[in-house]
Amino acid sequence: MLTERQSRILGFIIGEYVEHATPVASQYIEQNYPVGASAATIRNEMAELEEQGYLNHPHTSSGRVPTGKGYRLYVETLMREEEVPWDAQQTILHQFHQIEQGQESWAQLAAAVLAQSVENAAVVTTPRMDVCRIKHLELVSLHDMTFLLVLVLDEGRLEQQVLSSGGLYSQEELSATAARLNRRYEGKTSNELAGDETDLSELELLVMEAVHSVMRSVDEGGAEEAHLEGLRHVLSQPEFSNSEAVLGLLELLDGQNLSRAIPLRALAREGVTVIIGADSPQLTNASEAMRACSVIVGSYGAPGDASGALAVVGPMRMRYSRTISTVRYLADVMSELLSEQYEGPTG
Amino acid sequence: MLTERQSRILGFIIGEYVEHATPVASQYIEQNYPVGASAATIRNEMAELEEQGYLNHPHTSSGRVPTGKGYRLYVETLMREEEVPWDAQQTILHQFHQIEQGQESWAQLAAAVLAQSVENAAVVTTPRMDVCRIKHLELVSLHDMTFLLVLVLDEGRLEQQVLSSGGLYSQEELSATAARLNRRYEGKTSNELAGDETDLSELELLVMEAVHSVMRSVDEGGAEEAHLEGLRHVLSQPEFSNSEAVLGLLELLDGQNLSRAIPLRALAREGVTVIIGADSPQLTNASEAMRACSVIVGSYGAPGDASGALAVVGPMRMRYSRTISTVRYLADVMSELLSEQYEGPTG
DNA sequence: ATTAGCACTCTCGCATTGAGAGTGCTAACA
DNA sequence: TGTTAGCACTCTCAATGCGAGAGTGCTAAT
Repeated sequence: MLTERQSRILGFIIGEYVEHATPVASQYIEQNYPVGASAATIRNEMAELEEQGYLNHPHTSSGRVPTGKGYRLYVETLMREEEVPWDAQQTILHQFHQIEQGQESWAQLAAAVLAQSVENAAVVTTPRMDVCRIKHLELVSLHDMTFLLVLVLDEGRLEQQVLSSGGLYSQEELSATAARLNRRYEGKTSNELAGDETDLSELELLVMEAVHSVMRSVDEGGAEEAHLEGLRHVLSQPEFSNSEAVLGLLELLDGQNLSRAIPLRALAREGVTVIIGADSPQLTNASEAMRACSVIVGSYGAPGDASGALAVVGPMRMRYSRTISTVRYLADVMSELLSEQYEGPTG
Repeated sequence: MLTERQSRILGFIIGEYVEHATPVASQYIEQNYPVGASAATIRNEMAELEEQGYLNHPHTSSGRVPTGKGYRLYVETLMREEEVPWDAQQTILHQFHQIEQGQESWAQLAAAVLAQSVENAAVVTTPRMDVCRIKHLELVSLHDMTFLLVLVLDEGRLEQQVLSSGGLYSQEELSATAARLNRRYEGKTSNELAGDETDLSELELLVMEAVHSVMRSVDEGGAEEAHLEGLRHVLSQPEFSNSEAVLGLLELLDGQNLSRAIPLRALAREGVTVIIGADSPQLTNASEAMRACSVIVGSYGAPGDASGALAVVGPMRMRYSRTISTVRYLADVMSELLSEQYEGPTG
């Protein structure tokens, strides 16, 4: 266990290190923080903190640096969560209401706002139902033998697929077919579809097969889009001053790698989760460079209903207090916007 | 002007430098290329080439390095364009036919294929009409006062927008309205719409206003999406071994910056355009880091009809021959796929 | 016009050095 | 027993010097 004084010193060191990114010396703490003890005593406490694994020595004679364990303790018990400053709140709200239509870019925008606000990289996934339902489908003739299937899922998500039919169909026939299928299948989930495909014409069968496969892939999260923004903030931090580290992190860029490295849906739960460096078993797939990073994950939307995840990725040396509260705040804002724009589940 | 021998030597030097990224010495050329002259003579020729601005000296005593002017001469007159190797062609075709539905990711996929094939970064924009036409529109009720406008433009492009109505409308009313509007406006361009908005109900007016604004923004290229892939190839090149250079290039990542740095639509023309380093006036907006890069731009689709651009971004030190022919080949493949899947202009 | 030879220049890697920073330890002190 | 002053010790970092090697530029011979 740590004494009161040790905790405070640990807090000071983390605060200093987060801000200046250089190892912290005992003398510096003595002169700049109200410890009420001499440098020598602080040194002794530091040695003890190191003993217990909260601090580290880059080399024999240099200041102390927090370890993952140190940050974790800090986040869990030492730190007090600060409010998001009022003007930052206003900035966020302003940016959001700027573009509230065009939901294609919604997640992208949110990621940009978050990234800018916390000055780190941010990831936001598009909102998604646990199981999606058909809201509406439409068939649009493109060309002799091809037509477009437009599938509107609940909460306004749009999917499309080009289909090649076996025969010639006019736009009127397609519209009629779409109307028939809408009446029959509206509000159904992928599973409910499965047992109900009797009495279909060849065309209808073709369409419903495609619908089925699209919905399955959406259900499996394959259609979940994660938008990453602000990686430059992270990469310009001193811990990435050598370009190998940069390249390591850059693997996040290739879309699929992103969701593999950070299984957001798995991590997102009520409230905000903090993953510090390599200490989390969930990140075993992450790249080497990710082990020097922390991830703050939150979720928005209603649980069971449409929901998505938002996360901040930054170096371990991060302003946790500010970041966590911003993620929390933004999650609230987004949840509200989501429920304003779209009805809940049709059930 | 350059003599025959000087041209050959310049070609050899560029070939060497492109491959090994280290300054090229006279002796090395003598021993590895059939110049038919001694190292001393080659040195003299090199001095002459440097005089004329085709080569450069990192420092007094080191081999020569090509300048932008040198590369330009190489691309324009010295180089002979090589065929894309058969197996590379097969790889590309294979990857393409893998996913030919789901056109959302079409451009993304193309960018990935191109990037992988030339081992550099690649940008591909979604195909776009010079002026787009309405193919079909649909209204889907989402919630009490909100509904979704789904707009299918020619060649299967999809746009959506959430609208808030002044009153309550059932899905039946919305569908009927959509049908009416479809009959009246199908095949129209944004301009043709403008003079034809009399006799509309409040709801119809609301919808058509949104349609109009979406189409205008598509026409203006605002809706053009550029997909970037494979930046890691570029960044792992030795010219980006210091991380400042990396950060400079990374500015490309933020969506808007991409199109600002590389005005693809402006550059794309018949055939393939090569922009080398800072020598092009078109790239004046580009970041500093881009000045050390070359861009190979091609276009696909039919001119006047739907068309898009594809480009490779890499360091000046690039395998131009291979890259140019790959861009050309891929442009052909994509043009063909585009014309297979969608009818030409409805006019 | 070409080439051999050679002096010259610049880079790169390596070892050395000295200053500075910060600790760990010991001994004195409350 | 906990705290503190003092000091030796360690390690980093930047500057310096040195030698080897690479490659050129120049000159003189062919």
